[in-house]
Amino acid sequence: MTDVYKALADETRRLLLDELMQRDEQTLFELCTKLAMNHDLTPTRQAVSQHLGVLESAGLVRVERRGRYKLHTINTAPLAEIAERWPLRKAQQ
Amino acid sequence: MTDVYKALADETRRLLLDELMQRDEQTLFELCTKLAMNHDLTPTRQAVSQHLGVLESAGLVRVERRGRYKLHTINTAPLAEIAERWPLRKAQQ
DNA sequence: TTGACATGCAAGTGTTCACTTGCCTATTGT
DNA sequence: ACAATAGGCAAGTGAACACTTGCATGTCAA
Repeated sequence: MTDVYKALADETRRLLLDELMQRDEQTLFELCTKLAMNHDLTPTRQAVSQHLGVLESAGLVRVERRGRYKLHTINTAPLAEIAERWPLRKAQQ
Repeated sequence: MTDVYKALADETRRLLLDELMQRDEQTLFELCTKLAMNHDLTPTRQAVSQHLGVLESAGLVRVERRGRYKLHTINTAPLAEIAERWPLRKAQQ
């Protein structure tokens, strides 16, 4: 169980969430490709897999196995905790 | 310049933000005391000072020097970026 | 003015973390 | 069946990070 805050601490993981916002149900390989194409990042497949594991452990990504494919879907619900914990105050605007 | 996400990654820093939500313009020593009282944490003064430095660098804490006191105030505005970057989708609710 | 108080700076240490490497398992198509 | 594809496991490495220690600076009150 990773907490949401630690999951967001890494830029690569944030970019993975960005890509999943664009389209749900993407495989590990698709996400690796998009990191390279859209962000000039070329971590190994294992590194990306570990990042997705952290995101899943934090509840930010849901996984569904379909044959030999593992499809990843974003779940932004846990992020609500952040806005609720430190709400915006009018005086600061 | 620390990014907001890294600033939130540490539990002690999150608790400091919690304490600053309760009351603005607190000194380093006040915050040290509250970490001990409310959360059973006893890091050194320097450790807490460094954490406050990270929060300030991320724009989450504003500082005002008043004589020998340094008063810390929370600024939750940077957190809005998170909710905007990965908005909640109806289908997930 | 001098001692107490509030904070700052900087080097050193141990742990956490991202990443790689190497090998293994499972599924699919021909 | 078997080669190709998609993914998994686990140990090892280097860097980033939280934290401490020791000393220095600046402010205030008696």
